[in-house]
Amino acid sequence: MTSRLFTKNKRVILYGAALAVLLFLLKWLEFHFIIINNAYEVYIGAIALFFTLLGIWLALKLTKPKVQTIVVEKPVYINDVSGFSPNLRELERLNLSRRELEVLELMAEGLSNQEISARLFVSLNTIKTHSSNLFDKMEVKRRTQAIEMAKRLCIIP
Amino acid sequence: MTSRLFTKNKRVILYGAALAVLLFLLKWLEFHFIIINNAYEVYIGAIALFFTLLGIWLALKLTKPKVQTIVVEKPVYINDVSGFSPNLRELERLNLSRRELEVLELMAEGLSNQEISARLFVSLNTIKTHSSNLFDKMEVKRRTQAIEMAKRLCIIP
DNA sequence: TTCAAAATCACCCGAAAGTATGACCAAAAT
DNA sequence: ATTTTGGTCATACTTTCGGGTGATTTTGAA
Repeated sequence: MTSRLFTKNKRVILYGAALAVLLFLLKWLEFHFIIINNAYEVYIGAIALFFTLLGIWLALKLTKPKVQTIVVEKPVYINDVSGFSPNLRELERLNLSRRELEVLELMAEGLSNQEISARLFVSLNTIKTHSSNLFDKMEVKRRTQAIEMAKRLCIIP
Repeated sequence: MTSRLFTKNKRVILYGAALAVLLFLLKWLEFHFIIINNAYEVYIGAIALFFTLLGIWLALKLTKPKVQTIVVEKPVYINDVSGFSPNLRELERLNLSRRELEVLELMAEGLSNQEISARLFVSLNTIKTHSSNLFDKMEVKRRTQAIEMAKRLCIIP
C-alpha cells in the first residue's frame, strides 16, 4: 500500500521531501535557542506530532479515495400482459402449423375439444387430429403437458 | 475526515498515543548519547520521517472506504421459480387444503391423476376426490381451466 | 375429550380425451 | 405433372377424467 503510493506519485514525493528539507532548515536555525532551554522532550514531541499529522494529511489528501463498489441486482419483473413476445426460435423448432397453434392456445385457455371445435367451426374429430399431431410434435402425452411446455417455452403467454 | 477518524476510533487514538509515549521514553534514554555526537539534525530527521510514515500508515490503514452502490437492473422472467410469491389473498379466498394445492401444482406440471397418485403415495381414487373438490372450490369444470385460473391468480408459478 | 375438517379409499357410470388408421381435398413445392 | 403438406373428417377403440355417493381414518382446534 505504502510502496504503491511512493512509486506512483513522483510529484508527491518531491513535494514532501521539499517540505521536510524546509522544516529541517527551520529547525537548524531555531535549534540552538530552543535546545538551550532543556525542552528537548517537548521539542521532539512537537515534531513527532506535527509529522504524524503531516503523514495523515498527505495520505488523505493525495491517495485516491477508496471506493468499494457494491452491486445490487434489482429484479425487474417482466409483465406478460403488456409485452409478450413469443419465442420464435422454439416455435419454429416445433414446426407447428397455424391450426395446431390455434388449438394449443385455446387448450391453454381451458377449453375442451368440443368447445374448441365449436370456436373454430370444425368437427370434434378434426380437433382430436390436430391435438394428436400437436402432442407428437411437442413430444408430450397430454394437453396439460402441452400447456406446461408451451408456457415454459414462451410460445403462449 | 480527520476529525471523524479521531472521534470514532478511541482504541486507535490510545494505541497511537501509547506508541508515541513509548518512543518518547526511548528517545529520552538515548537522548544524551546521541545528542553528544552532534547528530541532532539526523536524529530530528529520523523522527520526522518515522512519524510521517506512521501518519501515512495510520491514515491508509484506518480510513473507511467510500461505499458506492450501483444498482443493476436484472430482468427476471415470469417462469423464474426462485422469485415467485404466491398470491396469498386469492389462495386464502379459495380455501384450498394443503393436499388440494399439491394436487393442483402437480396437475399444472402436466401429470395425470395416475402419476399424481404415484407421486403422493395415495390411490388414484383419492386424487380424483381431491381434484373434484378442487374444481368445486375453484368453480371450474376441467383441470385445464383450473390450471389457467391458478396461473392467472398467481397461485402457482 | 369432543367435534369438524381434512384426508383417505372404493365403486359406478358417463363424458372427455387420446390413439390409430384411413380418406378426401386444395394449395404449395418440386 | 407429381409429390408434399396442411386441413378436414370419420370410425373404432382405449384410457383418462370427472361426477356422484358413501365410508373410514387422521388430525387439529375448541
